[in-house]
Amino acid sequence: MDISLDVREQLNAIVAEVAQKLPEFGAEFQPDVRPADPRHGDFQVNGVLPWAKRNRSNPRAMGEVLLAALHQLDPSACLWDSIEIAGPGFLNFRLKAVSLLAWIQKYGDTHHLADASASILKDKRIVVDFSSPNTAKQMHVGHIRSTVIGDSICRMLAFCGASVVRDNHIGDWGTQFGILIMIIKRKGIELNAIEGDKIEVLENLYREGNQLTQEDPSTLDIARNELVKLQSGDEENFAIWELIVKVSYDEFDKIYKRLDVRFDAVLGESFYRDKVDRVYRELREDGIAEESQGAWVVFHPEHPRFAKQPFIIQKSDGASNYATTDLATALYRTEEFKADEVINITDARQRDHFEQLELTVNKWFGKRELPIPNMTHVTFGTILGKDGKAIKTRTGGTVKLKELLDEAVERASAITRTKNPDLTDEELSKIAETIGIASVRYADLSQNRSSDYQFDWDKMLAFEGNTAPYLLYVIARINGIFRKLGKEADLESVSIPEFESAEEIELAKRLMGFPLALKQALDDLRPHFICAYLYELCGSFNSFYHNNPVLNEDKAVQAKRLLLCKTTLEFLKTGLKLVGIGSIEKM
RNA sequence: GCACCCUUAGCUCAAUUGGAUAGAGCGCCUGCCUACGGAGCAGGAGGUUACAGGUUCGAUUCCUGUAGGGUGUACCA
Repeated sequence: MDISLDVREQLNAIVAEVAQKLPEFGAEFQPDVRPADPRHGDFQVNGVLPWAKRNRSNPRAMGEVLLAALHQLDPSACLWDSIEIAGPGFLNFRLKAVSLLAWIQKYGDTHHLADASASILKDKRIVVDFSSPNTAKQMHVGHIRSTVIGDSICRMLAFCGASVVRDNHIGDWGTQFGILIMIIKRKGIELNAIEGDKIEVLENLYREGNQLTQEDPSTLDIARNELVKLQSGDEENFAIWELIVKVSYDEFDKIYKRLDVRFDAVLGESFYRDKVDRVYRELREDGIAEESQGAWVVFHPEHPRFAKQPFIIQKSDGASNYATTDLATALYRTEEFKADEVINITDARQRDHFEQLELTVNKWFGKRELPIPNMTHVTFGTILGKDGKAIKTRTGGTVKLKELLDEAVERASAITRTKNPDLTDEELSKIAETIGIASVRYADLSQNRSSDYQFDWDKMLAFEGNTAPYLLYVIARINGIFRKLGKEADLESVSIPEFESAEEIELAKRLMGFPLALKQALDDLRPHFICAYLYELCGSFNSFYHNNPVLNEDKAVQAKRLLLCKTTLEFLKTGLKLVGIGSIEKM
């Protein structure tokens, strides 16, 4: 009996094969096997009901037919002990205990799990565009979602075998530079000479400059002129721009390092500045863009909304904008990165923009006979404060990401110290950094990304419920067991008996659910399915742990339970890694 | 105005995309430390899934309408 990584899929294939030979079913029948409520079984066939509906026959009777055919299979070769028909026509499978053991022995090791998973998206080339902060400003709380969701999606895709290009499309060519250069020159500031927190200084300068342009309109003209000079290659302004960009990048990198996020390509908008002319030219040549109110725009007559709402690709003053650089970017990703798929991760407010972008790219590339990448816009909701409105500091400002992370680590440190006073200072600071950052990441990723969520320190760092500390605690405890056992924890030489206790069986089944959770998360690019799975896995493990002593006189029983501990530990580590969280030995 | 998204337990969130009796955590009750880490485990109360209809074997999920909230809608990104 061979068992697949995804048992659901395997059962689905078996049922489909049996059904194909039955006159009542045939090749078109979809068994639609799903994990079942434990009260009913381990897996259920749902597909009989819609099939019976389609054929205007009695679902229960159809179920009986399929059941009888499945009963003809050689029981010794089957993964299941029993199949029963229930309700209006569900078929419920109950797996053999030996199937569970076989699965865990085959896939319970991280390498085997990873190898088996890596075939899911093999040979797919996917560009993921995420994080995208703006230069001359600090990253704020609004950037955490794109950064963390994007990173997690990259990790999931890569785990499933895709070739992923992590691309940070930084906003480094915008109008903010006109104002910044104006105020820097006006005040005669030497950027190299700034002491201390340079990004903070730049931010303040921008604020000052912005205010000045409102008070004195003549400075606004100067700012505009500085921007034009920059964009037309003025050396002095370009040098100032380069310095500002460097300061910004250094600051971003500090945050990315703490969050354990990396990029393969950091191509800001400035990178595309010499590539927008081709966009203008080709879209005009191809008759996709037209002139309207002095600007060049793209309408989509076939679309209910975008027939009237333009996609502006060149402003009336001749300058490029977001749409232009995004079109140039799409082209670059197709031609240079050879992307099969492009995933953009931004908040839901940019829905229209990305819809228009995709429509335009499809027409443009279609005409030029370029391969059209599959474009996906992954959206997310807003982070809210306690008042249910978008999160702000007490004084009404934006919450800086750096300060948010610092506070998380501080809070984690304070709590860890009270819970475990025996830790050395060195251990404590390392653990607090992990727990603090993990808590922030996990709080975000454990939510369904499309909804807004309320930010709450206490909930985030709580040690109960679906939180990072709860999961990390389980890891610490399992590590504790292996520390205690030392050399004895060698599983190789012992023959493992079947799982017996209710908790052992439940835990084993839970472990078997890993590929299903991964698939669910992958299909919809929603990491929270992984988090939910890990949380449930911890629940099953804790029940097991509480009722089934691992350290045992009976060495075979001990080995069996150690196998469950080891597999749980590896899956937890692997799952947490997919959401970008590292694990710890103790806490 | 038009379009899109949202409304689930007192609070914060889930629900395998139309499946069986809607699940967790907090808070509120009740048990379990002579225990491999109690940052834990076992249990109880708490729901007309905003409201009104419709579609069907079956609806939190799909359709229509109503109320409330959010977002977008020509030169920001």
